[in-house]
Amino acid sequence: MSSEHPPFAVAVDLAIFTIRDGALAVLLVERGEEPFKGAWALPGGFVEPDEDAEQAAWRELNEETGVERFPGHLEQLRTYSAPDRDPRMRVVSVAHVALAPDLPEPRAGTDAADARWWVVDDLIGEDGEPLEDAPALAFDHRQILVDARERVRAKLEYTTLATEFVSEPFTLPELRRVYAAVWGTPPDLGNFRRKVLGTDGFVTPTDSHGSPTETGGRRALLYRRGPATAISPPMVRG
Amino acid sequence: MSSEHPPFAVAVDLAIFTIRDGALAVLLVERGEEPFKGAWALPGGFVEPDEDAEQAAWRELNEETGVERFPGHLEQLRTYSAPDRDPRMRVVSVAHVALAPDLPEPRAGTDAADARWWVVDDLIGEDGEPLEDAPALAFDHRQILVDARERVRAKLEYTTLATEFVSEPFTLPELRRVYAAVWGTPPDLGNFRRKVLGTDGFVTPTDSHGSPTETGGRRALLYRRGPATAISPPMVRG
DNA sequence: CTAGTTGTAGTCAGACTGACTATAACACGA
DNA sequence: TCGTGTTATAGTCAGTCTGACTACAACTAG
Repeated sequence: MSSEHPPFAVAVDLAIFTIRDGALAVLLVERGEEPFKGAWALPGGFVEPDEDAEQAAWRELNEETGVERFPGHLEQLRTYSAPDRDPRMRVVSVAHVALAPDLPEPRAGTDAADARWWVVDDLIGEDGEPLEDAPALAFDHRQILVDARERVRAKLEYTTLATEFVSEPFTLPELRRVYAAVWGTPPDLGNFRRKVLGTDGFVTPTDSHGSPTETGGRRALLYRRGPATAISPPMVRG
Repeated sequence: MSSEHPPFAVAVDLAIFTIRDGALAVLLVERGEEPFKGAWALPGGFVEPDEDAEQAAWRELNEETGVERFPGHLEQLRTYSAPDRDPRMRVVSVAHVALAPDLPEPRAGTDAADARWWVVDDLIGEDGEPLEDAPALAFDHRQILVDARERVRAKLEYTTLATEFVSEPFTLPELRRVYAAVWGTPPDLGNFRRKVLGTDGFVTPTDSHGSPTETGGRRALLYRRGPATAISPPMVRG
């Protein structure tokens, strides 16, 4: 057995989420090569000989988003390894989830024909099934996207990860809109404030207020991320 | 880039947990080959060309435990891919966690010198650091074991997974001992009953009672696993 | 200055929890 | 068979947290 190691290629795929126009959005690239040429896919690439999967993910993250240093959060999701998931050869993919505040329009990468943000709910339904009029995703990327969205939804419940979606400083209404976008329904206003402010180290107040909005109304206080990472007991989805 | 896919071997490693003598135990094998010959390691093996990682894990599970069909629960943990984790070659490992009711003493596998159950708390401390007098684990298996234990501890809080550690039918005190073993401290007796019985579908009662114990006392009612998988709100660790 | 909009503060009944106490059922030995 | 120690089961009670509200403050646009 020790001389028989079937050869694999190891890739990373990225579900990069951000909030755009009050909705959860994910970055997709249009494939410029076969297989699935012309189809939309999660950005990704192969792991190089001298790096681990996380390093490869960071590298792709900077390349695909076109930023100097990706400002958000990255974590491993799970590994997809069905023998036929890539028709060319045996590829296992270590999928990752990344979160970031509103990012610039991406540039098309080296081997991508195009790249843009998609509203997640326009791609996959509440049940995870593909939507009419939505493009079919390449490989098993629809499943990865479903799992990634569920990971983000769950983590908003019991961690302070939502603050990774907004740039500092931010207001509580902004933070609440993150929950609304990810969960599909906004948490109750008063109870949300009570929970966030009552959780030690979730946010730390500043002494200045946000800018006026188009619609008028009182200006909200600005906050920064606090040192806490867990919320207990969790904030529950409506 | 499309012609350059560095070759990898893909393996699965298994953290197989059970409860033995009131303590959380894990199955380790003594390596019969280099590297790390003579050291203890998590059981595992390479993924075959025609199977995915989960199938490989089930196959190894049956081989290593020596049972016909492994009776418990299996799930993916995460993937470990540091370039130098195996001195021979580039190997990424898709680690899995398995839970089962008390299993028989294992047999040594084909390439293992020996195999036995270890009490987890005799291998790694509460902080995850290795213990004095405990054998050093091969590869990065100490880290995998630390992560696997934390996964199991966390999942007992918000899922009904604890029932996978006992064979049906079981009593509530038996189930409570699972929590005591995994968490290190038993949940409060009355509150534990209230939570388990108050969660719809956690357990379903039978009409018979357990056998008398060595120490006497009232005989407990027997239960079976219910259809529920989640506990909400979660049961919190003391 | 007024109306509409948005942020902040507080209230209150109900659910859940942690820490208990009391009682029922059983095994064993005298 | 009668206690006695042991274990399972049932119930209590104050404190905390939650969901669903109402009231009020601060701001902008006209």
